[in-house]
Amino acid sequence: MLCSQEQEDAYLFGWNPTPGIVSVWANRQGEAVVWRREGERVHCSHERFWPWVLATSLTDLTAVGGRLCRVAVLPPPLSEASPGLIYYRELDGPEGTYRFLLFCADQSRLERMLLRGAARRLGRRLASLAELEDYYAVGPVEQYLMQTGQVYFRDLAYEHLHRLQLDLETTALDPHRGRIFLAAVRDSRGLATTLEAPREEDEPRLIRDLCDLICQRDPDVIENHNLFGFDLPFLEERARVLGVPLMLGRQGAPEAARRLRRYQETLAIGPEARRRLRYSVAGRELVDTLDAVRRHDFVVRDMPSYALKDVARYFGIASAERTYIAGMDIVETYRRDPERVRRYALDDVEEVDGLSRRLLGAPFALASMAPRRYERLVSAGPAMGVLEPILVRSYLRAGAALPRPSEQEAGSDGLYEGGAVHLFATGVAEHVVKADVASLYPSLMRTFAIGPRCDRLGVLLSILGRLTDLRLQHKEAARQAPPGSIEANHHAATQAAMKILINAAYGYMGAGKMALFADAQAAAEVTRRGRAILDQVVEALRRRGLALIEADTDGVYFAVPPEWSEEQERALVTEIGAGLPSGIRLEYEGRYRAMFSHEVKNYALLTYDGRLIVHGVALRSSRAEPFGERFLRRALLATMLGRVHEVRTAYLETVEALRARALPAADVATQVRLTKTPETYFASRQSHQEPAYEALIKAGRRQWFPGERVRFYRTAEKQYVWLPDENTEEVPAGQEWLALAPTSAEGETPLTTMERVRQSSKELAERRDYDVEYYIRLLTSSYAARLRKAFAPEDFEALFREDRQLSLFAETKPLEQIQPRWIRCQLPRSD
DNA sequence: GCCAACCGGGG
DNA sequence: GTGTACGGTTGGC
Repeated sequence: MLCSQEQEDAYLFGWNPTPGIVSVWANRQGEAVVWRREGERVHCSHERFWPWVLATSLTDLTAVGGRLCRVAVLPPPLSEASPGLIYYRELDGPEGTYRFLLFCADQSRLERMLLRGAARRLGRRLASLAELEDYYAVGPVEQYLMQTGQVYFRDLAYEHLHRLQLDLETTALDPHRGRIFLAAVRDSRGLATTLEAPREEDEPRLIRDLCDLICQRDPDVIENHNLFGFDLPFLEERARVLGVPLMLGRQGAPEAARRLRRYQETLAIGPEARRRLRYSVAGRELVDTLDAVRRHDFVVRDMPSYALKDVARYFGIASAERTYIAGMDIVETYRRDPERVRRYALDDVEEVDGLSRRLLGAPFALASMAPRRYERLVSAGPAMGVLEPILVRSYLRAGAALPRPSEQEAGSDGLYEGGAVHLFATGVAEHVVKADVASLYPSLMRTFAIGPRCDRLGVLLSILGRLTDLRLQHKEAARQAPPGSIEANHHAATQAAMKILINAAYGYMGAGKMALFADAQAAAEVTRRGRAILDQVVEALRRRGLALIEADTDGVYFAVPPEWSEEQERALVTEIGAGLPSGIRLEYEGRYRAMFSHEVKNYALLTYDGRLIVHGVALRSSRAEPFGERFLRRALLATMLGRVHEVRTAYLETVEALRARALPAADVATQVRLTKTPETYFASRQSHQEPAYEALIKAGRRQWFPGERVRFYRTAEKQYVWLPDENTEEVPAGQEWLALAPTSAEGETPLTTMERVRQSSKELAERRDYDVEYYIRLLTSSYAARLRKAFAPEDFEALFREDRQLSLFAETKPLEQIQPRWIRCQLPRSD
């Protein structure tokens, strides 16, 4: 089907030009409240819309005596419509598709009728429409946006949003065991302050002041890191206990909707559906930067941690003067030096703002395309959560029936072949190049016009094409605009949002029975062509005599001759790329000084500026004893540089350090997370002992919590010693540290239990009575073993033999003659 | 050694 | 008000 560009853009961006929407609230009775920003002012308007549900037939409705009235497009305005009637529109489409668009002034009433009819038809009880494939419904806000063609943020820049960051400091992680003593608040209009409750009785006041402050500042968005996982649940529980209402919503919404509301989000259907708490409040978007971080890492896959401080450093937005306090020290620091905790908490909200600027531009741009709330688009899955609502809106706009997922799709979940994975060589390579095909799957879809068969209007391919073109334009515009300008940010964020959608297109087709437009055959065709492209690249490299290392889906690692320059490497990639079908682009992704290939997707890379990058489980230590970690990095580096004697030295020095007990116990300790309650463990202790629990018991502890981390080491007497550290959360019997009342200025403050624990912990960490033989065995069997594939078997034995003297009896070659197993090119002779 | 189950983050 | 993460780690057999 041919589409005009105008129509394509209506598919992609909606068609209603209403500018500046910053929040929408709606209910199942067709009432919507829309807040629009015009500069510093926010206008609130009350709208009506027709709640709707899609159906494959009218039989359930007629069976329960529903009075139906057919309409051409929309029913008459709600105020003039007959209240008892169900209106419907017939959409274009074959039998079995969602051909009937049902409207009712009260969606709950409509759903009750449909459920009654369906229950009668099927002869079983039904709790919700979701159990039936005969109906398709979306939330009220989505209904409103899809019906009106409106989207958030039209003609608005991210910088115009009024964002507020909120961070709570509490005396414990669990609201049943601790309380809020400080809240840091800042916003994008210059606010930066703290609210404090040093004494327990001040907490209700703090919560009330916090609500007042938020309502007075009136932000569009409330942000924090782990907002849904920590701050809001904590705040909710404390407010509940103290009887303080959490009125955080915006003027204009019904009173009940202005209260903070909790709801469960079901993450996956399966034997055990995982649930997660979410919160919502009318008129403000609640945004968790942790969600944005997860999504970012989903693409880049190189973030070592999602913790706020780590992420801030990762993005280079952590200030040099930033105050750091270990989690469990915050309460006591506040007692002694409250100013320091204020700085710390304000640094937190500052970093959250920085993260927001860095990461939330893309969801912001998505919200100006997809018919969903901004807060949902921050964490929505790109396929079902973003792309599908766009497709649904397009079909409804075109008056076309939506396809119903076929039975075929139900059985095809992940059954087709995916990308190709090859391991060509193990060992150590130098002068390594990585080349990959840019956006392989979307390029294949576009080049070979592979879309879902059920997409009768061809919307998916149409918007994929439009997105690809627009993305290039925005990328270019971002380059042209002054760096850091609002304009540059806008184009950069828009291209990032478009990239998310482009990459979702393939995954969406393979999404299985839950996706309306799924087509496993089309998805299989995409991966088949993908494998063919990868094979073609691999063969081209092989023919030229380059040393293949590994290939995965859309990229390949190989080694080039040592004398090659980067220009030659790039020229080779360009040359091979020229042989690929037009529309498929091979890119030069990077070059590495060396690579240690261990297994598929398990390798180490050494960059030309000396950074060591380790990929995959097999090369990482799961136990993470610090001495072993240090050895492994040192040995990997030396191996990749071909400095075999340094590998040997690293090994011998580590063995020697263990023997001489030069390392403190903390260096050999491992950390484990407990899963069993004391009851469970004591029940099975006779038959099976576990070191982590034994360590706690030996230290006199009989109480612990599943989830607690325990650091311990093993002594020569085969005993396990607990090393409490800053991650240990122990609640002292009297909970005396919950009382934050300032202590008298003069005189010594008595040590709290936690201080005693930590003080003795420092002494323990310095002890040297560990099991030397055990840790030497561990060094060899767990850490050195990861280098096995870098050397010939006899060389490996020689390198990691503890005592060189013993080897005098065996015939060994001198260390100087040992080399890693090199992976090298065999260039065809040019004669 | 292999597989299923669990976790991520927050004070 | 609904959405299909995923890759690393741990614990049990």
